[in-house]
Amino acid sequence: MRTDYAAGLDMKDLGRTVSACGWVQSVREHGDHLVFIDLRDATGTVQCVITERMELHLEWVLRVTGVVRARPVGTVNAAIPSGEIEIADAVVEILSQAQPIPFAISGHRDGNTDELVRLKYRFVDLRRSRLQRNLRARAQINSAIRSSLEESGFLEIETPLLWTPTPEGAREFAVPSRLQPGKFYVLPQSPQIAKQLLMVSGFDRYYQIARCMRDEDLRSDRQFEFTQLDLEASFVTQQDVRNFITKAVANATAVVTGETNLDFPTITHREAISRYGSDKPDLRFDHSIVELSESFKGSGIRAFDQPSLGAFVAPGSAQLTRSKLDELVDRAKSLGAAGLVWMRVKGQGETLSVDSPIGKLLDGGQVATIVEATSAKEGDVVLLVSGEFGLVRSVLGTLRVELGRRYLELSGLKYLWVIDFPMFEGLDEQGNPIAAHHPFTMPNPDDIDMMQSEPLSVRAQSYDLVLNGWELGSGSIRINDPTVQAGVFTALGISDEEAEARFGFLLNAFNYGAPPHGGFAFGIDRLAALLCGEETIREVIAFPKTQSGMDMMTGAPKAVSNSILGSYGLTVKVDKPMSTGS
RNA sequence: GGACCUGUGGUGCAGCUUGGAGUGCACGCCGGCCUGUCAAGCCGGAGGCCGCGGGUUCAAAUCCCGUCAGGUCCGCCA
Repeated sequence: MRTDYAAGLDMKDLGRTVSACGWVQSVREHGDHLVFIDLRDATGTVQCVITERMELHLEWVLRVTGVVRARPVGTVNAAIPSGEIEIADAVVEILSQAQPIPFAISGHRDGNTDELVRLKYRFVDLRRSRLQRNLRARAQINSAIRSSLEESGFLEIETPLLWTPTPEGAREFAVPSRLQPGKFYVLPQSPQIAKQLLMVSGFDRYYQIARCMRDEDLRSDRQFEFTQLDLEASFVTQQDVRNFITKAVANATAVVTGETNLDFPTITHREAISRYGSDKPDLRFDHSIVELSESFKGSGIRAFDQPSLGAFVAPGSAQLTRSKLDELVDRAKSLGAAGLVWMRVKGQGETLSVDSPIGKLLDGGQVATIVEATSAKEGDVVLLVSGEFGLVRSVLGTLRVELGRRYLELSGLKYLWVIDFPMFEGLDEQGNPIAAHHPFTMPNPDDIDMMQSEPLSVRAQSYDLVLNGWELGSGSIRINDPTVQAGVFTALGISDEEAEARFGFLLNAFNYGAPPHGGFAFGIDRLAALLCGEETIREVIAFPKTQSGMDMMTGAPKAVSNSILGSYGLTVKVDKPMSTGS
């Protein structure tokens, strides 16, 4: 049917009779005997010239046959690969007609349509070059990851989608059982436990590009279902695991962006919080936070004499007018800070001074201390927040990212490994520590003694991969020693009976010869979105759902008939009738 | 569960602050003209429950209340 793709035709094909198939992207009629058609297929477009006018409309599907000839001098279109040639004396076969499409998919009108309409007609939306490019890039990412891991001896193994409830962590989607009415499978939040079992089975390098499901509220970077690169290996150190992932991610990045000189620096969790106020710092810009509390102990300045005093130079200082600074103070308060002090640096050396609401309270030495510590230059605005260390860092970290993304020209890809996460991230209502990763994460051997006495100081052998301030994924070395596992469960306040009920099948497996192992999982949707320069993962997913979890194209979720419910032994009871939209 | 932004012919927008005939712009659609365009051009035309419901008013796209939908965020996402 087709001899060539549109974008593949060029001067080498002169004189050939070719057939191209695709959609009508543009019709330009110059009377009955000269009509130009831009025919679009999966690769691009080619101009076809017909000399007998016929009925043709946008998005009709055609097979066009004709002779490739060079375009007349002065009519070459340098913007497309086939722009030097055209299919002349074209014979057009109409393969399918189309109603007028609901929104423009090419030209200058492309790309601004309400997402509601785009999602309803997603099959049309996906014809747009941007989404075509994104989904092709995504496929290349998967392919690059597969070849990289297989080169290192990893084996792709599928794990069940119909899994068992593990009552902890993300809310799970339940699937009713017909053969066991009243009982449920759940869809996996991740193949975490399955892959650990595969390690016990001796498949010492496993990976899977795995679909995962979490019934939590959606965001621009979160859908119910998402795709992870899931990986686990035995007899490895965490450095080994990070090397595997680094290689796979570097490979995927190179394929999509052509970028081959990527750095994957490592920073400890403690340092990330201290310097950037975030466990997933955006390193496309510096503006790091410095700690000044030592310098102002006993200074008498109440706002500064606090457990922590953090300061950094505001990105976009030059654009921060007085009213914008006032807004920043409000923003800091809404983030939980008691207040925010700003100071604009005036002069330098001998003439150094600052313009600030608290300027009168500071002597020259104190001003110099702040300016020197933050490396502020004349005209810079230094932002300071005081209070408890954690709050100071979260407020300044948020402001740092918000200002940086708003005022700085950010470009490039900045990967970062964040290591040495704490084992626990605080205490629950009963005073038990809350696991920061999952309860199978191996503590740092140097810290195991503190498990009972000082659990919040225990570091885990876990690590996150961060790209441009987005958490791509995380991993850890797992516990394979039942004694250590028991200690962690005790610290978490999980009784033997409870552990048995939740994870019994895994703990049991560990009694039959469990190798030391560790792994990682990261979000392919997020990686693809970042590599494609997209703000949301919906732009790299063929059929995404809206924030309320609806599929605008199919109408899902929908009610099902009583006979279907009956076969599962279910009845439906709802307070609110299902929304029908408007 | 909460906060904020948005909803106007098929699409994108303006109009809303300060109520006065659905008035305008661009694109698409339909018809006509047109032999080198590529966002073709020119002429003409059709197309509207101003998301939905209620309220205020002589009068509501505009003001008020509620509601639905889309988006962004908080909570949530071991």
